[in-house]
Amino acid sequence: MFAIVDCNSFYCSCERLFKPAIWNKPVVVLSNNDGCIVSRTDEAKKLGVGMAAPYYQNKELIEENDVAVFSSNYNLYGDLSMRVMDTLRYLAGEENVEVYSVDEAFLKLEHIPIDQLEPAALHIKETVEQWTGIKVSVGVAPSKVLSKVANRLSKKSKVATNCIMVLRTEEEIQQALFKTPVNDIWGVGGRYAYKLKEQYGIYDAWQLRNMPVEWGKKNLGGVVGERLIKELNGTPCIEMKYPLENKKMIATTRMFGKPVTELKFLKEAVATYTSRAAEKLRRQSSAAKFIDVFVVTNDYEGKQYQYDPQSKHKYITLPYATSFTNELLHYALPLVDKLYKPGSRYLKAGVMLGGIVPDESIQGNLFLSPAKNTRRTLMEAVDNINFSQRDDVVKYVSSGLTRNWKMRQEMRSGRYTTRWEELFEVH
DNA sequence: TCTGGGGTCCTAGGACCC
DNA sequence: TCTGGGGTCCTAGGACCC
Repeated sequence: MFAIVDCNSFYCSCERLFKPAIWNKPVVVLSNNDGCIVSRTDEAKKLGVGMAAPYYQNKELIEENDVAVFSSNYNLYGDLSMRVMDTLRYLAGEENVEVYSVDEAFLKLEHIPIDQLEPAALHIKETVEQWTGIKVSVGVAPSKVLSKVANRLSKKSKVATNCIMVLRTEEEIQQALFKTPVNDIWGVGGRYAYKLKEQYGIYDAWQLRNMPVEWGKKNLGGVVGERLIKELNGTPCIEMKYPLENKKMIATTRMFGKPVTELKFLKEAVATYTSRAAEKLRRQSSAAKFIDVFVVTNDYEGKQYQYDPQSKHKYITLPYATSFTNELLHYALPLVDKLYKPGSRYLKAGVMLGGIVPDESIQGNLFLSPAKNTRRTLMEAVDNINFSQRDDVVKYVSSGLTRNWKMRQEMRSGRYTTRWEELFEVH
């Protein structure tokens, strides 16, 4: 059996943890650059605040109803996420936990007798809540897709279910699938949902479950559709994934606080993102052979203002894989010159690293030049300093010093658990 | 008159997730 | 004036090899 443990309104719950004044008030958390609403409490949902809705479109509703608003505070969320995951690993055993996202984990519950699943789920839920202060929902079923179905339904009626749902019998599964529209199935996005309804008249998970596997293979993206239908039938096809694998692509991209028009600032931003991506690369002991730099513009010369972003990419394949920031910058920055057009308004830029391989220069190495060995030590020192400060206090000058293109974060709360000077105080 | 088959590697693009 | 960021997996098709 699989369980999915999912934190309720995770970012909002993190904010509430340190602020009793908003325990019973609606709360929302915004995406980077204060653009969209990415987390809402039940009270905020009830008011009609949509998921991923632009903030400025909901501002009135939010102000009228005294909703607490926060910019995202990844230092805080990341740290609390680690505490939740550590608790789950303690409870289920490290080898039975797959961290699926910042606020979700799959658990493999093999050793637990069927009639003990419910108490086990309750124990997990109560322990996490007691140890971390974060509320969670638990869905348990014979496959990952079905556990997601159970989890979603448990959240829909929190009082009746106590945020726990276990699907064991055929009847329980059937009832749950009846109540699940296709667009709420894990693995069915907007495109497939539209296709299922319009083209095939399939509206709920029960109908989809009863389609032949071959049909799924033909119409829902090959083996992806095949697996989906099998999973809905209770045959697990999506196995647990363990975090040994390295990332195959590393990206750092950001919107600007306000549109950028000067080449100098565009380059600063790309240098900053390259440094950040290089840091992620080194953290998994990899090197990259491929750099893709892209920019997003919103130009409307002569026309009326229109939100119509256009993206342009330039990429380069390096002569050899590297994880040194200065080498990556050396190849990345000229791409900005190629992309830049005077007069354009740049909204966003990004850097993607690909062709990722294990980093062979990681050990001091007799066959590397002395300069390279020194640089390795330098990178390590920089990474250590920046990590200990949870900020890039040591950086390349090409990243800029003032950085007035940086994203907006006007309503960020304190980094209570990761910064000494922002430690939460009780008076 | 007749012109193979099997394989790898790479990239672009489409779909999805939170 | 204002709409996030960071990923994954899969397929098709082209280049190239013997």
